[in-house]
Amino acid sequence: MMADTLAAGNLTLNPLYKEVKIRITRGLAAGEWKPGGAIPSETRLAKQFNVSIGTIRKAIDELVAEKILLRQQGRGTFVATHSDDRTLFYFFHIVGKDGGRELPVTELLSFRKGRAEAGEDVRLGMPRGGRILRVENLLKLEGKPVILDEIVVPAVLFPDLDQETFGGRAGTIYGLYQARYDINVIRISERLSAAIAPPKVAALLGITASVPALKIKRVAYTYDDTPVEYRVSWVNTGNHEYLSDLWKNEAR
Amino acid sequence: MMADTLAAGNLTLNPLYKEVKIRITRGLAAGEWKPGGAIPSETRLAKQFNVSIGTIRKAIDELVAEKILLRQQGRGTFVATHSDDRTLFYFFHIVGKDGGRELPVTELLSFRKGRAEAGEDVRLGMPRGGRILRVENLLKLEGKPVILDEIVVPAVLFPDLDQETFGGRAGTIYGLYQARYDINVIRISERLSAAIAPPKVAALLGITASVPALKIKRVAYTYDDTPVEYRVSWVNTGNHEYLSDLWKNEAR
DNA sequence: TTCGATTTGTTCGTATGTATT
DNA sequence: TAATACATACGAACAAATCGA
Repeated sequence: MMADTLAAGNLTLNPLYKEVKIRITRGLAAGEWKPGGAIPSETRLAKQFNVSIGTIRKAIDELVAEKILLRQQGRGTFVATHSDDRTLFYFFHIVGKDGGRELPVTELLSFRKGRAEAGEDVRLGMPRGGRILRVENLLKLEGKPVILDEIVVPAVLFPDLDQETFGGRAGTIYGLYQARYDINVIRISERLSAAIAPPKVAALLGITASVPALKIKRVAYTYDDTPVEYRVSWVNTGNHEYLSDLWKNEAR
Repeated sequence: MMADTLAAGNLTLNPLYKEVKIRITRGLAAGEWKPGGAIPSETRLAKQFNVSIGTIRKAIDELVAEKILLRQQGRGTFVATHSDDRTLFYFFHIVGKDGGRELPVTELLSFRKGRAEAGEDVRLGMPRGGRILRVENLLKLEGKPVILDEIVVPAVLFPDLDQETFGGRAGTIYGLYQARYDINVIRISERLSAAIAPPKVAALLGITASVPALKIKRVAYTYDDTPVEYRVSWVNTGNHEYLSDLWKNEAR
């Protein structure tokens, strides 16, 4: 609350607004403001940080562009939620070939504890053999199975997570992470390839062994680029496809 | 040059900076400023449009975020080029599974004139049977063929384009469109699926008939969302994959 | 319904810093 | 060195949306 705290602590020579952005992000990571809730108003933040309101706005601008915050004129600035329709399709890219966008109905196939295998450890930034949770999830579109997700998360991040909690969640998986474990997925990186799905997977997706499937390896990150989930998805691209459309959904 | 031209013509009740953005975009579309060249300085634009410099900056901010313009402190603001390393990987998403990013060496396989077939017409926004150019292009990474591109463009946009011009180009294909035909690809939309490549394609990619390939259908757009190219790519994902990584390349 | 307080959105202007030429 | 151009930061005023009294 003292004056020029920000300028004084700014030894990295970052611009002020970058420092403000870092401060806000730290507050978000620390759970200072909850998802769906409002952060302090711009005027209040300006006083708190002892900077002009324009500097605050510039910092928030970037966080809004990254879909971490959400502005609403007349109401305030809110922590983005994984139950907003806006941000929902930011992480779900499978659409019908006819063009229809639809959210999947999910079915929990299995949930068990295990150890991080080769590859998983690196992507999750944890030691080989570290404790993980392993989830298999089947996603249906228009009533038919289209995607099989094999999800791996570090057990330490989700202390009491069990099959009932996971299967009985109300919204999306990231919504569960966010609401119940204060883990906020803000970015994903996906690597796609074509491959023959393992027999079990193919059977679940209703395709024969020779039909190629889309294989998606995803790492999900929270603040500060910490990986929190590794996911391999198998997609039956008979009637659906992966849509990569930068900008089209943005304000233009 | 008269005063408040902008405010007076703003009947759509758009914010001023949106109008400025539209004006600048129109100038770009009209070829008023060439790729790689500078647009007028912010102070000059502010005088021209009779708005404050802050309004100009806000308009340019968005165009820079869309990678249409490029700012350089002390130098000016430039029309983005398809030969910039920065924007290059914005349109090329195939990377080595080991992680290496590399630009492909291309080999022109065929170039012929034809008619738009079903599907192509819709995606290119032109009548069925309209005149098109059809190009087959083989892309090699680390010396080995990895991608086969089947490119379709409206002939009317590329009047004198022939096999020699296409094959003898210096940089990328979009660089050719931009430098020689004033057609600036600024956005692409891609739809990915897994499929068995046609025998000819499989042979070119060095895979057997049963190995699945990644099929990418791309529509490339210029200003005002006009489609200028439809492209089907077949990717051998044996050693490479499609990287979809929002934000990672951006300033953070 | 109306009104007023609050909050973000837009626009203006100014001053100063930093990079380039 | 000087001029130019973008980058940062400050402040002010008003518009527009929201919400509760």
